[in-house]
Amino acid sequence: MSGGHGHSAPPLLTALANAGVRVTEPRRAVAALVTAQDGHFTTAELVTAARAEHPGLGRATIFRALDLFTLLGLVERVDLPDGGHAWVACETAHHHHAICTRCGRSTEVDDHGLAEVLAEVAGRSGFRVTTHRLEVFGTCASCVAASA
Amino acid sequence: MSGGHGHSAPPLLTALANAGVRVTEPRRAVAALVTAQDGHFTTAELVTAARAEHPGLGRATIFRALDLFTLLGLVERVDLPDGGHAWVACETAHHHHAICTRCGRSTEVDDHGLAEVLAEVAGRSGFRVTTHRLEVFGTCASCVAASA
DNA sequence: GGTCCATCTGAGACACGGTATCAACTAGAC
DNA sequence: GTCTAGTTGATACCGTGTCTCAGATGGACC
Ligand SMILES: [Zn+2]
Ligand SMILES: [Zn+2]
Ligand SMILES: [Zn+2]
Ligand SMILES: [Zn+2]
Repeated sequence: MSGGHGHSAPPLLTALANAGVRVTEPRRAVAALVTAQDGHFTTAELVTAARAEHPGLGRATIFRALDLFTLLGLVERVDLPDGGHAWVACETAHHHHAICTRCGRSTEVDDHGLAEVLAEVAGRSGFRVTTHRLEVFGTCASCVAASA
Repeated sequence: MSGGHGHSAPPLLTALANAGVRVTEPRRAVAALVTAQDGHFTTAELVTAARAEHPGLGRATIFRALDLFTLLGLVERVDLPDGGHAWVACETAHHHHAICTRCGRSTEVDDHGLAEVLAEVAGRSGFRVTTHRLEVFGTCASCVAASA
């Protein structure tokens, strides 16, 4: 996965171009940082990585890029159990994440079955659902295996 | 609900006593503030309310009390869609909240059906689930009715 | 290639949520 | 009443995220 001389633009950049926003050098840098992350990452981690690999890249710019990527559905904010925030690169379709608290990697979870839960909320109480968020935390298969 | 001269200790206080922690004046004050809230509330709101009704009550103490109540399962943190935090008073059993984004009131949602979703995550990928969080946002029945 | 302007950037100041420290206080056990 | 561990409030502090604004730059148009 590392190495290789692939020139194919990372999907993140292609998406940027398609969205009709400027593809600038700083945004390219943030995109590179994001795709380099394995699993979820905090802004602090990204800022640290930036300081090493892209000195001169401003902190505010990182936050702005992350906001932009979020708007475009290329990245998603995760609310950690401790109240902090992290991010995951992901596809644009609606889904959720199962996050390994050990290695930080995340698997996408689809809604199969959740619709029922939501329908019940709606039906029983007359509540009209507009959004929902589901976050699953645990240990991924390989971390389970590694600790066995 | 307001007024009245009921002397029955609020459930929050009884729970404190049962948990074997000191029932202090400041904690009583925070408990009163919390039970006075209708729906979810932010720490900022609680601090403001405190300034009015319990001058001298320290900010840190409010945070500490909230932490304690959380530990005892009397209150729960909610992660708002905008990344902010709020709190809801609630029962100690595992459950989730359907939060009205209009009036702030919340209904408890139980897991009926969610177990399946989690089981599928586990089964398909070998992920071992330890915690999860589900938050549902929308408009409650009475707000729907009010806006019709 | 060169010109131009809306958009974007970086620096730094700022607002805010939450935590750490520490001397003074107090609940509650004896 | 005495005593002590647990608690409190003031205050300083830290981390996260936002705002402002002068200067830079992407990319459209020539
Ligand atoms: Zn893992
Ligand atoms: Zn969903
Ligand atoms: Zn409502
Ligand atoms: Zn649940």
